[in-house]
Order: sequence, then structure tokens, then C-alpha cells
Amino acid sequence: MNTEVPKLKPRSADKREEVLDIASENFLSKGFDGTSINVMAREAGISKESIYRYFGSKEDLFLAVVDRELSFYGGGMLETTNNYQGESFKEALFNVAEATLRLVSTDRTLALRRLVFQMAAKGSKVGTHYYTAGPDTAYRNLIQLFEYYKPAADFPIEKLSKYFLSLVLHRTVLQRECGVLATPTEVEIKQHCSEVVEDFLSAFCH
Amino acid sequence: MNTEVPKLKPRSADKREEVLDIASENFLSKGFDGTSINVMAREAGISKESIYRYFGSKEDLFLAVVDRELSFYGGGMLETTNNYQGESFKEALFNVAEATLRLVSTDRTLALRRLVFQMAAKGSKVGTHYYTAGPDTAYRNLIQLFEYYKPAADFPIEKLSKYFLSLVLHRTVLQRECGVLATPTEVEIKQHCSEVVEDFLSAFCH
DNA sequence: TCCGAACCGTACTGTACTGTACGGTGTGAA
DNA sequence: TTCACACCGTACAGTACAGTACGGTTCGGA
Repeated sequence: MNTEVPKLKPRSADKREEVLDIASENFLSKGFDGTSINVMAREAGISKESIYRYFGSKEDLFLAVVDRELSFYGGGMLETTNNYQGESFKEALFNVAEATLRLVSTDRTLALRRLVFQMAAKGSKVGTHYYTAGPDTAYRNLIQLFEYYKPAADFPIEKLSKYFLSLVLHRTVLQRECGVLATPTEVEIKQHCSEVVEDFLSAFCH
Repeated sequence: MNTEVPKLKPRSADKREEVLDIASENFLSKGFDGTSINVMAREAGISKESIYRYFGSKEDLFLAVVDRELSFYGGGMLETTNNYQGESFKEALFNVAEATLRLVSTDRTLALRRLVFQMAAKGSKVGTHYYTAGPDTAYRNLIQLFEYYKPAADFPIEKLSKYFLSLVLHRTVLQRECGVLATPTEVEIKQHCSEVVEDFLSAFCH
């Protein structure tokens, strides 16, 4: 509940980053309630007081972890676009699908989603952050792709982008979330994506 | 951790059901860790010992709650099908979409999903239960619908069913989970479903 | 009427947590 | 050299929890 800015700077900035790493691991695997400051301090080899000196409170540490995790997302997603040199429309679609599905199928991403959804249900604005940095970024990038290739289609590109992502992600993500599906292999991802791209083109473009 | 079957029968079966109601409310709104046996006992007007007599352990009570919640699902989903008298294909599609989206957009369903996903991540088989009783039931019912109407399409009905549900649900559910979207109104649900049905027919059937 | 079992209230054990306090140690800068 | 402060270990306060124990009470069936 301490909303103050951390008062003191750590002697080594690396240590603070290391705490964030350890905190990520803990929060993502055990949730907010299941994670103990004591344990994290022991794992980081520092005293509990230092954690409170760095981050102020358990909640603030948690938010720092989520924010950093989301920033990884934004970075990772942006790199996959804006360079379509030599790719056909179909290849470009496939590459976006593949990158997106691979990212979202990760255990780490699924754990982050669980955390974010939990927080969002409690009224935190973290849900909006995630939606903007993740799904909505993918959506907007895909719109750019459609603008670049201008495929012949009966639907506006916003709809194409929305529908394409739904077809690629919905079922697989749901099965992953339910534990019905193990982390897909590279081959499975490629297979699924090429199938969906094929079907999408056949149904929506001509 | 007590895996025994509850040893004693409650004097009134109603009381046991009432405890389940209260436990549902608590677990769904506060999660497993955030829910206290003491509080539930107080709310139910019974002693803590009675809860342990009825259910054996906190975990078993939780599983009973989830199972009962899932049984509601199975019942609710089955009623929406198997009677297509007088409906056109389009109307039938719309009705299924509407019923499914309305159910999944509920705060209660979203809370249940969060719980189930959490448990599934810990290795519980509840995830499979949910997937079978929920999404997979909807999927199989929709296949029956396609078998009944036999629409002209270039895809096997399994794919049609899979894709249709993805188009109807994906984006809205994700926005709900992130807290970006409030519970949609009846009008919004109808609007969204009729739009998706229109687009789906235009893209996949002819 | 009587007996056993369901039930209550309360208290207890054992545990774990957050957040703070405190005395002592290392360290970097003035 | 000195001084402030980052940092450690430990301990503490305060709280809350799961699960059990126990004596006493109610109630239903025989």
C-alpha cells in the first residue's frame, strides 16, 4: 500500500534488475498471493529490507514486474513487421501468424495472461496495458500489412485483420489455457498457421 | 489434502447446497487463496467443523464448486440445440452465436474461467472438464447444426464449426478478460452476432 | 424415553505472511 | 579520516489461515 517512490538508490543497479528477474519467475509461476517476499529475498541473496527499499511494497514490485514483462512484448512484436521485402502476401501473413502464435503459446505468456486477467478483474488498469501492448499491437500491425499488400477482398481491412487473428489464435490459445494442449512444437505451429492462412485466403480474398 | 469421502451426512441436504452456493460466490469472486473457510462458515451460519464434515477439505469443497458450476454449463448449452423447427440456417447460426456469446460474456463465466485456468496451470484436470463441458460441447453442437442444414461450402463442417466460434468469440472474450469491454448489452450481442453471421456466410458458404 | 450422531462455539496448534525495527557492517564521497 | 547511507541478519508485531480437538447441545429414530 506504500505508494511512495522508492526513496533510495541501490548500490548496484544490477541487483535491482536481478530482483525483478526473480520476482517475475515467482509471480508468474505462483501468482501474487502465492509469492513470498521472504523467499524472493533469500533467492536474490539480499535482505527483505532491501526489497522494500527498492520497490516500496509487494504490490509495487508486482506492478514493476508486469510493466517490464509488457515492455518485452511491445518490443518483440514491433520487430516482426515493417519489413516485407521480397515476401509474398501469403508469406507475410504466414510469418505474422507464426510469430504471434509462437509468442502466445508460450508458458510464460499464458502465465502473464492469467496474472493480468486476475488483476483486471480486480479493477487494475494493467489489463488495458496488456491489451494495448499485446493483442491490439498485433491487430494494428496486421492492418498495416493489409494496407501494404492491398489484397482483393470483400471486407474492410480492419475486419480482415480481426478475423485473421481470431482464426489463428482462438482455439489453440483456449486449449493451452485449459491445459488440454501442450506447448506446440515448431512443426505444429507452422502446420497450423499454413493451414489457417490457406483457408483464410480462400475464404476472404480472391 | 484429505481425500476421504465425507464421512457423515448432513442433517439437512439443503444446508450443504447452501454452503455450495456461498462457496461459489466466494471462490469465484476472491479466488482459492483469497477465500476463507471461516468466513464461509460464518456466512452459512454453520460451524467450520460442519464444512469439514461435509466436504473433507478446502480443496475438495473447491472441486465440488467447480464441478457443480460446470454441470450448469452442460445443461444450459444442450437446451439451445436439437430443435431447429422452422428456423432458417442463418437464424439457427445466429441463435447459437447469441446464446454462446451471452453465456461467455457473463462476469460469472469469466470468473470461472480464471479459476479453471489457474487450476489447470497447477496440473489439475479441471481444465479438461471445463473444456469438455464448455467450448467443446459448443463445438460439437454446432457440428450437428451444420450436419442438419448441410450448407454449400468449400470446407469440412468441423472447420466451419471451429472457425465460426472463433469469429464469434475471440475478440470479445479477450476484451472482456482484459477489462477493456464492459458486459455487452443484449443489443450489442445481437448486433455483433448478426454481423459475424453475415460475414461468415458470405466468406465460407455459398 | 433413550441413545447415537449431527451440530455448535470456542479454542488451540502450527504455520506463514507482510511490513517494520534495530544494531551492526561495509563503502563511497567529501 | 569522517560521515552518511546502503545493506545485512535477525527479530518482532500483527494478522490470518487450515485443520483439529473438545465439551456441550439438539434432534431423529428406535
